[in-house]
Amino acid sequence: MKIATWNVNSIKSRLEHVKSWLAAQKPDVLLLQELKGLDFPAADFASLGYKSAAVPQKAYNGVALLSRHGIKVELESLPGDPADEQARYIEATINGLRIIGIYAPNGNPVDSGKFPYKLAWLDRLKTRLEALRREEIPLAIGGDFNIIPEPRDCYDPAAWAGDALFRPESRAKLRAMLNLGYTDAFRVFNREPEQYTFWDYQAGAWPRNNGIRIDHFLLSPGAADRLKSCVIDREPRGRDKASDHTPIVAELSA
DNA sequence: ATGGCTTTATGCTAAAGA
Repeated sequence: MKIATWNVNSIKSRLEHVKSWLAAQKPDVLLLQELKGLDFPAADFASLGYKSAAVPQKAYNGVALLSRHGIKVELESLPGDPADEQARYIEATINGLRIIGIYAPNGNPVDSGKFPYKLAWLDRLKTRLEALRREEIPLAIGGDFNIIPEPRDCYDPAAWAGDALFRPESRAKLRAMLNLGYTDAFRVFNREPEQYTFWDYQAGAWPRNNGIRIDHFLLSPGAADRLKSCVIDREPRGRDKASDHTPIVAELSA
């Protein structure tokens, strides 16, 4: 089972990129983030053999899930705050595997309300992952976590020191989730530095490889036991009119 | 670098992203 995640930075602007990538890579499941609009092109994906479930929002955020297999949607929002209306979470069961797609808050600037919102959102996510662990539900969660786990995941740690993506508080939230027993799928196979999933549009970040690793797959023990590979596919980032993020692809046996 | 691009919006400048 091949599952992928990709922050597309507007599904409207990136539709042809996503369609050609699906046709070439043929994942079983693709998680999408930053749809950035209410219109979701479900018919385009259906014509390629993909069912879909979308949680869109006007102008900002928005997540979706595409699958070649049947989708049973479990949740369309992250539990824990009924007042939170931002579209950042989708949870479904596909082929007997629980799959969650997330677009975690950015959190900048850190002296605004956005940073405490980010930390509270990550606490709610940890609570959800804790409950699923307790039930021993095999789970893969993927998406844009907006967290740089370690210095080796960042081209210039000093420059990012005070940023919400690299602040100790944010990194501690990710570690707390890993400490529940989840595995960072990418680091099972690749311990090298300069393994990035995002490059800014500005200042020639892509040609200079000034990137950060902020898109992740975490696997429960049951799912991690099935992990065969996990790679970052840099190809889409090099295209004309690319998203600033590129996909990660994980393969699970059976 | 003082955010240098990119995207959305009952738009034509502002807000958000990372």
